[in-house]
Amino acid sequence: MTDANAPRSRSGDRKRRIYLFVRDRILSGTPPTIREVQAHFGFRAVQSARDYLEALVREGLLDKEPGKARGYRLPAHSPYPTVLVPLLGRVQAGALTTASEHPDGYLPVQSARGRDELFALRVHGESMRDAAILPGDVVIVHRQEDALSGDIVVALVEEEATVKRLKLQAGRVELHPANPAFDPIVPDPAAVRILGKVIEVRRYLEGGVLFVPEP
Amino acid sequence: MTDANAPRSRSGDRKRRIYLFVRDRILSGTPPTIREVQAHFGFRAVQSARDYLEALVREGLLDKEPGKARGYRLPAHSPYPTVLVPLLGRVQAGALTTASEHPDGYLPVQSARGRDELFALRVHGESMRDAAILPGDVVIVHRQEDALSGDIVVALVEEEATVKRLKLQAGRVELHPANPAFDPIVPDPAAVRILGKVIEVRRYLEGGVLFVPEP
DNA sequence: TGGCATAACAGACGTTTGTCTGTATAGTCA
DNA sequence: TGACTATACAGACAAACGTCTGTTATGCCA
Repeated sequence: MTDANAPRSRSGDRKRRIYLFVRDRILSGTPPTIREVQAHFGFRAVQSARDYLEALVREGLLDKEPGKARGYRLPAHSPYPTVLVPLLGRVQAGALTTASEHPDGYLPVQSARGRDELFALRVHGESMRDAAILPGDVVIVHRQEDALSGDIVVALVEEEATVKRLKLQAGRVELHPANPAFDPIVPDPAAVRILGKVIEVRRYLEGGVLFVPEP
Repeated sequence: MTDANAPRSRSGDRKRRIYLFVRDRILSGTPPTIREVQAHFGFRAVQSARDYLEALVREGLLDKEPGKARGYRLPAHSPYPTVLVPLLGRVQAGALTTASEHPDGYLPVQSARGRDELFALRVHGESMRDAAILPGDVVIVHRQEDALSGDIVVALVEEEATVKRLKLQAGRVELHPANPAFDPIVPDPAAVRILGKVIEVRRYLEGGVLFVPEP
């Protein structure tokens, strides 16, 4: 009934509880000091806590920065880092170049890409309904000027940002809605600009989007 | 053109950059030491960095734990905390009570709720297509035994977890797919169990879900 | 001109924290 | 029994780190 990949040696259970304690502390913002581990588990010697922590490092369950205060880390192979992505209320013409676009807030996204390669946008309208993107959904967008035919992209047409599926037909750019009630947009190639490619869709069914306020 | 809530006094820009640096460090797992801030911005005195940090604390942009190493924090009012939610490959009968369900991994979700109130599930099948939930999507679920009519829930029917829209008709529990090709499930009330309510839907269009491996 | 605030520096002090060395006890195994 | 290992303890040392006090340079303003 215990977790399959849990550490087993030493007194197993205690080791596991120490691991979980440290992991929680790291995830909630501050790795514990060795003495905090000591106190939390009632060891009377710092070294006892240290022995456990070093054992966890030896097993690869933790990483550490030797000598540094609060130096225990989750192994880097874990996830992509969490980056804060700006949620843009509206996207204007300058969007791609101007760094600050007055975001409504920031939301955390796990991605290998950097903060400035990504932005988020709230979807308006029903035009992508059949691609399972509804009004109110939030799309996470990777900034790129090009995309492949078939990608869902954010494009700037006549000063307005729109989410559509990109089709490249005979060198022509077409923006296809996913809803029979809407017509494809076949803009003058000079008048269209791809702002990025949608890499994630989120729908919050309860309460709103959760922001990080910001500088 | 600068951001509205940015700190303004002192040399404004530098202060802002220090704030962003510290915030990034906190979000990525380890708050910096004062000397790390000093080094990063090229101050020749520790105190210079400390002056900025204390100013940010005075303005409420940072919190701190005095005397502790790496004691700067993001103020608690900021966002909901990011919790790691287990992604369950399959949900079995014991699901709601048994704490460990051998998750495939963990993914970060911003929520006011605690880790053990939430789980994530990958959606199989087309049965919720018209509710814009596609196979492969990940739903974030709040564990609760009850739900309101109209909520999208995860229910356990005959040892299998399924995502459906809940309808309560004349005291009868009905599980409605959102796809005309599927029929509503009207199970024996004793044979159905609501595992939780879907509070978020995510679709990853590029690459897979991003996990945190775990003990 | 003098008073005051801001930004930065210099240096030292003391706590926090990681690290090391050594000892004690209990269990296993040949 | 003796060797070995795992677990825990005790105490000290040194590096990391937060904190404090005081100084210098600059600009603003009455």
